[in-house]
Amino acid sequence: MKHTIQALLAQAAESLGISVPPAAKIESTRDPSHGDLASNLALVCAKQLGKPPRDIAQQLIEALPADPAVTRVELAGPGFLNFFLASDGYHDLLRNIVGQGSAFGQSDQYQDQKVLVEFVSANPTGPLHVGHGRGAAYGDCLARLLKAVGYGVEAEYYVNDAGRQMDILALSVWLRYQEQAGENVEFPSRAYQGEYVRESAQRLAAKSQDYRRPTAELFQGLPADDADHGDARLDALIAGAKQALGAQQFAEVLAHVLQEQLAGIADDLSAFRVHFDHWASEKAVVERGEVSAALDRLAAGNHTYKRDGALWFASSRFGDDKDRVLLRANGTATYFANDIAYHLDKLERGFDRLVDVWGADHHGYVKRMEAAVHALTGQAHKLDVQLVQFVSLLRDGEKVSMSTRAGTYETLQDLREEVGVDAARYFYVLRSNDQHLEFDLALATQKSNDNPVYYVQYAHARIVSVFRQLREKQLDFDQTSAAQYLDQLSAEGERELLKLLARYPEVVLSAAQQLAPQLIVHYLREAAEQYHRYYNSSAFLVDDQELRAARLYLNLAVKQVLCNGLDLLGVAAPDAM
RNA sequence: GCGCUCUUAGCUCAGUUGGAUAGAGCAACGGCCUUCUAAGCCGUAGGUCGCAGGUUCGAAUCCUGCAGGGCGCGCCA
Repeated sequence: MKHTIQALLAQAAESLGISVPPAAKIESTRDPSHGDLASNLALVCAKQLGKPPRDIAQQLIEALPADPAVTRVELAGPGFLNFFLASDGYHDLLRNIVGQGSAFGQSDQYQDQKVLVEFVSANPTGPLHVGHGRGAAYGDCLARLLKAVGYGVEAEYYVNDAGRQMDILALSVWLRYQEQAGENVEFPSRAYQGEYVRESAQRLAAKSQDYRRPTAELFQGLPADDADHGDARLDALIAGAKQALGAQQFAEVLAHVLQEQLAGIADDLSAFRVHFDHWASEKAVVERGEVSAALDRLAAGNHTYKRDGALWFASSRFGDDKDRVLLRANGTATYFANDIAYHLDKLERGFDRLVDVWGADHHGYVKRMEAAVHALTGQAHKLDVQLVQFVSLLRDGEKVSMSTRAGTYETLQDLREEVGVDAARYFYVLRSNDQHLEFDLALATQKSNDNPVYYVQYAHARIVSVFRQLREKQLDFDQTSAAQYLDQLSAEGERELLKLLARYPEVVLSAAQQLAPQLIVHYLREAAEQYHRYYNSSAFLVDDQELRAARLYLNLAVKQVLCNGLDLLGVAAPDAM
């Protein structure tokens, strides 16, 4: 319908010698008295033509060719053109929705582009917590949205399996293992405290007793376990453990923990309906020699220099606040250097676009990463970093404290079990990703209209229930023949509902372009609201066969759009509640 | 100190990427179940879009300054 209006306007503009600027838009109107669609063409052309917008609008109306799809055009406000459309277009829309089914709302606009969405990427040093959950829900929705508008999408988890954190975790598990074997252990306060460390140690012991060593020597002459020396103490313990076990056995312990953690994370995510196509390993990137390759590439572009014995990336030339170290004076690569190599790896796999989803605490890192991708590709906007703000849990109106160190934080699994996957996912993307999120646990499980998830799901269940009643009352409804009675739809509420359904594909496109799943949430709430209103104002299972057919057909279309929208969020559309 | 980011109704937040009279939900008050699920609907009330300028036909939206909140600022990861 939009395209028809666009073509008509273009024709009118051409006959008046007006070139249509890109700012000219055709939008769905908010107020029914403004018709169905509105154009701002006259307003955006006013300057170019040096004439008052209302005069231009008047000329456009006069030049507009007649078309059966348009019943009326009005000049309104400062110079808007309001189009009132014939019902036929909406009837075609309904037939389209029912005909296309789950494909309705999708498009192929970006079908020639490949995008990689990297998200979660939490260190595999413990279970995922509620903060990771938000990144998981958001990233997964992005993947679904981008797919829906045609992108070739790959969802990827980057595993930081190469750094010191992994060594600390391996040490933590080994110390618990020693402790359980009866050795005397002073467990460091900076090591991983969680219960899962003990459990992992038990499973390691079940596998093998070969990792037991006398510990007396290990704890001698260590730096103090306090705020100033705790890190050095850990490093000394890691070195001691590597010496006591030998490199081979330490690596075995590490592999055991890593494998367990990753399996746990993968299970957790899949139970959360979050899908990854690929798990990328930092260690593998390093071992393939991609770090030096990436640094060579930067050097070849003259983006690096030596100073104070270190190798620097001139990131400030690309908008970063200052330059960054790639290779330390001792010759080892920084985490940043590894990350650059990983991003080059992604680019070389043929993606036109990279989307990274990070926790908001990494925001200081965004500029340098964008600078690196810019330097590597010569293009400024290949990489799009989306930050996910913090989540605070509210229980009985009070914030639940989250402390990783104390091991008392809320895990994603706990949350999932408490409120369910649907509510958790819905709440996570309810707010824009750059807003802090207050997750009210009581609200998420509440069965009332206070709860936005149930509100939308309930609309779907109601539609299914209508059809259940239809069968129980043994009334006729034939989908194919019903499609010819759509002119029976004349109530005001029906018109509003049709207008809303017509907007769905634009909403999907816009949500994908803005990487903003909350637009889908917002739309679904509106759709559910209109349906509930319709449900309360009109009976569907009426005696008049044609009217019943038409109304049930509209029910089918609403059901389809609710299903499709909920699917983009990874939330179920239940048949009964 | 520098940087990023946020500030919209009493509370939690939307706001179709500059459009017409700024919208929901909660909280408050009043109605609607012998009839397709009341997990619902209808109605009343609530605002100087942090403040001050600027850009233009038009600003919650873009720019500048100020105030307040959050986060970050390592040859850590």
